[in-house]
Amino acid sequence: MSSIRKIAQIAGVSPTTVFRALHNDPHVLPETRQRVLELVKLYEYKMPSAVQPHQSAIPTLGCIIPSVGNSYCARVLQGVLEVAFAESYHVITLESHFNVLHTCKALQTLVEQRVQGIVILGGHYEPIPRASALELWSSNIVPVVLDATTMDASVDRVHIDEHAMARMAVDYLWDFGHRVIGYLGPLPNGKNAPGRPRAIKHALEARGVSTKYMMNAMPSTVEEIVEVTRTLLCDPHGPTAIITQTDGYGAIVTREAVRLGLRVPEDISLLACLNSWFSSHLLPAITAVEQYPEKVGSQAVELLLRRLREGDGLPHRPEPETIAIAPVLYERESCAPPPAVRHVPTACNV
Amino acid sequence: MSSIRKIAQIAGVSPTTVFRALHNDPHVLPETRQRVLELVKLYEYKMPSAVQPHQSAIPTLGCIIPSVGNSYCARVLQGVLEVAFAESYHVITLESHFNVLHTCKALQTLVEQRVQGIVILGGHYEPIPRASALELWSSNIVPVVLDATTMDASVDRVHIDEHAMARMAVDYLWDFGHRVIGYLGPLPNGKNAPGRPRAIKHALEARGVSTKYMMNAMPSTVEEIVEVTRTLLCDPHGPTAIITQTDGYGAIVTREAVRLGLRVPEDISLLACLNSWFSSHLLPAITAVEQYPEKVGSQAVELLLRRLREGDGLPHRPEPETIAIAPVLYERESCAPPPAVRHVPTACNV
DNA sequence: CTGAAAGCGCTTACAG
DNA sequence: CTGAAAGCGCTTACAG
Repeated sequence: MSSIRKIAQIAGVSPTTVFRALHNDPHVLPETRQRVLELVKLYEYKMPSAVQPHQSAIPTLGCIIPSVGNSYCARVLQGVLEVAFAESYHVITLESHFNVLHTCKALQTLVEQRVQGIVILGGHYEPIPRASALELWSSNIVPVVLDATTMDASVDRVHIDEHAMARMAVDYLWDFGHRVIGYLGPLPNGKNAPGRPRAIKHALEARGVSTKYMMNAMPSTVEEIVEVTRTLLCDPHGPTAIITQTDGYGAIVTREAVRLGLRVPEDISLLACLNSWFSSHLLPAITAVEQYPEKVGSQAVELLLRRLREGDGLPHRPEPETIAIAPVLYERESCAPPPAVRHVPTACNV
Repeated sequence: MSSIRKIAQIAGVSPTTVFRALHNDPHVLPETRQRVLELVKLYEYKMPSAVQPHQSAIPTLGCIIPSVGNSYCARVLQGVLEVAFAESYHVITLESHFNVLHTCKALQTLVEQRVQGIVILGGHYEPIPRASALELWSSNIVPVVLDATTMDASVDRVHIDEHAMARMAVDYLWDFGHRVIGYLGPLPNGKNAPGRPRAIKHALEARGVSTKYMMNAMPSTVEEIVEVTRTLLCDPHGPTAIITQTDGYGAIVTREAVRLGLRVPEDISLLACLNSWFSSHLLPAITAVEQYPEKVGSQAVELLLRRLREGDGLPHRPEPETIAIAPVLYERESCAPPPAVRHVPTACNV
């Protein structure tokens, strides 16, 4: 980092002279000024800004999300932008790509940018290192976290209520009479279980339903989802209802079930844990639990701005708050009582 | 003007302690911190910005899009963020909500924020007032526009190739033997026709196909789309193939066709002008023209950064460039030759 | 013209 | 937990 002193040493003059050259003081020999200004340019010395940008610039928030390409994230971001816009805050969006290193990098550049607060949805299992978290506090930047795993420190959180959702989903199917219930979604590889499968597991266990049909399928590979779907549908003792991690999975499972000659919901019931706009346009329309990701985003910013106002620009450390967004089940066409006799498609033998 | 020293004197502590209190240093007695922070508030002491030199702040771009909730926009934004991130630029995202006034407001706050450049996808028919455009130039802010209507001045543009897409869609259906082709999407209310219907109109006319089945249905009302779909399908001389503005429309039309007892594609062919990830998971999977909105976003930022580098601080006004992103047709299951005898569903009488 | 010196504001390593 | 002291960067009044 260049300074007046450094430039002065190299130029062989005093800091005072450099100062004067930089401020168009007439009492400087043109040659001296010339030499100094060249070095200033060469060493990229920047004059400090006259205005204190912290007060005058438009207040800005940071938002870290895995990817705008992910519709859940996009909806969270929508909520963030909506409230930020209403409150005249700008939002800088950075993508973590589910990678803790990206999140750290993003945090660092947002600290450099001196944003007022940061909304963080990391989406990775590893918490960010404590050093990054502490840097936020020492920079007076207010964080709000949108998942359970991105930060392990006690911090303000807004998240969807996975347990309420899981209970809602399992109980809905249970009430139809389903006693063997499958689940399709990414399961934890390591020690840190993500919230959703864990919540589903608890909800199944609470009803005494076996968890043996909780299946792992990563969202990136459609083939894998199709493969696992066939495993579930072709098992003679397999589930009569399947809960999917997202309605995207739900669409794929529907397609495969129909391909195998099964009717949805007469032969197999489907329930999705995410409600995108197209869920109601599928055939059959998929019954889904809406999570209101926009609310996660908007309430996060509201909480964040409340913290900023409480602090009034000054550091303080209130008791962290956790807000859980209540899910709602949208009944549509993909759930029914289980069939009297479970039908295993003949296509399974192929 | 307040300073740490002044606060320290009044509080009867050392400047060091004030410093620590302001930086959340845990090695401060809570009472001391409390007293210091009260005085800081009382005397309106403001912490200096960490980034002293104005120039060393992280370079920032603005991005104006109608809404992140719109999947097309989200994908454009994804491309924008990707390239910006790779080139170490921050992006401030603002939503226009298809409203020219919002776009203007957004432009103004981005000018105040002194962003280096702005990517604009307004999505409204009214161009922004000339004054707003001129302000950009006089502030040395480089704009890149992502549609045909947001700015009428000669300006750098990146957009999808509507005409190539329209020809691709119409010719694909034509080659199957379709001679009566419908279109479903928002049509222009006023004088400024949006690009897509106009392009479709030209492509239909180029093949000598009547444009009488180009139908208007706003995307917000599913009922309206369903209504118009029924009009098309129940007309005895109606189309044997329908092109939809988006694959979302496509899903709704499919659902309604099947409800009426028609088979897709045996009785009616469907082709969508947008390819979302779920198009391939529908039943039948919808044949769609992919527009690569991510490319629109990424190439816009690349062009923008090239302009910034060309300019290198000096004001200049190069010849505006226009980049058209070539579409690609994804053949799936929703298109087939027209039926020998066009079948009007009995359900139409209801 | 120029610089040594003193000063302000902020920050940090060290001593108590 | 706290502060005296030393340091950095910038700025200015003063001496030459």
